[in-house]
Amino acid sequence: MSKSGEETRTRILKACWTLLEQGPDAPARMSDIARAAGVSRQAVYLHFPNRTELLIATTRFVDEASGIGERLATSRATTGGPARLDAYIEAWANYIPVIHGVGSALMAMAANDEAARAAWDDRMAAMRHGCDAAVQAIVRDGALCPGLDPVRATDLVWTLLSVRNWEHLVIDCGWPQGDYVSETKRLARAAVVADTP
Amino acid sequence: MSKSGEETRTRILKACWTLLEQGPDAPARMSDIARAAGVSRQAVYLHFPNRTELLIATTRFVDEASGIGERLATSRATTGGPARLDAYIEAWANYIPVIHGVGSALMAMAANDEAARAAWDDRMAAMRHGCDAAVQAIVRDGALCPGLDPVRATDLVWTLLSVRNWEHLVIDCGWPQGDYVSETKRLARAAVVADTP
DNA sequence: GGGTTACCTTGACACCGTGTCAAGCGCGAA
DNA sequence: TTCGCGCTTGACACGGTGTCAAGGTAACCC
Repeated sequence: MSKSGEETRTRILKACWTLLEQGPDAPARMSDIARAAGVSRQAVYLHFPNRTELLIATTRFVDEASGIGERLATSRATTGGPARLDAYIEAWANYIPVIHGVGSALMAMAANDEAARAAWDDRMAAMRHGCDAAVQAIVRDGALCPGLDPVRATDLVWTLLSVRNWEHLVIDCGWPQGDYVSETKRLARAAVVADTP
Repeated sequence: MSKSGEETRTRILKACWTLLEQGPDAPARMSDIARAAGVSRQAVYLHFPNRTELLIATTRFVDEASGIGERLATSRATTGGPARLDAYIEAWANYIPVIHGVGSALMAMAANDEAARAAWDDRMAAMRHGCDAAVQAIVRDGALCPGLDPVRATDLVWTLLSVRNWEHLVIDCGWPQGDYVSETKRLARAAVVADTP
């Protein structure tokens, strides 16, 4: 339990995180990450078996550092279907910018790397679970859009809340984060909540 | 204008296309493409300067082979805002499966390759232009969702119609293509067309 | 103080995929 | 016959990942 060992590990994780947050133009090769952490390239391999595992560990590190757990807990406490959907969107959508750096690096690796794909799919499955819970709350309220299968509804909300869509609207289209959040709420309601005339 | 030269070129393009359609599990390195075309790896470099340009040329080849031009022309002929939006979605959404193989390979390269990014952005800009035309038709009908900026409306439709969303719903969620098309139409209308009570 | 141990560094190397280069082959046309 | 074009063959450089072996250093323990 050498203090220095853990210290180095978290230095690497922080370096990786901040480097990936610079966006895709800042190179984040193993040597770049090592240099940013003030450590030799091989030291990185002493703590993480490969780049994929380093990225996965970084996502966990980010999760912990930014308290995603509490954010989602708040949304789970909300009662009433549509309100709960809003709360979930609020929590998730405001978390996207935080993980976006690591996330997009992981998604890029997922194309060629099985482990990266599995790790990302796992996170997205967890996010889908939250969508499903919100949809179930709507179903209990009898507020689900008529003619819509709950599974389909979850698929829709899950898709709307994808990181890619956030990238598209906030980065490519330049939307302010707040606008993204409110429009996504509106769209999600329009997609799955029955009209209340 | 040696006949054999052009023949080899199109053999390479077809091989590239069919290989990329196999999905991301089928490897499509330059050597794989060459082998699939029954040609040496270097022959590929005699026709295309690098992998990026080969992929770009392949997208053009696919465009031509599948008549995307006519499909979109049909949608442009449709009159009436919402109907035109539907027609455009119909045309584009049914084109996505055709270019998806090459498209996703190009998107993967776009992360590291400037030329690939430019080529893909160009195609997406063209697609956005179609979205904009549909939104303008809706504006002319006075049917735009109140409180919605036309640019924002275009952004929304553009995002809904992204290849990533198609992948998400059709590939990841397993939706039949027809369901994807009809749900996307419904969602797009809900997003930008005013309620008509 | 001497020895052990954990952690890190240095420098070398293999592998893979892309892209380049040079030499040569086969075949049709002049 | 002799070009010349399109292609093949085989070699190589380069960049990035991951591996290996040897060595250094500081803390800790007797």
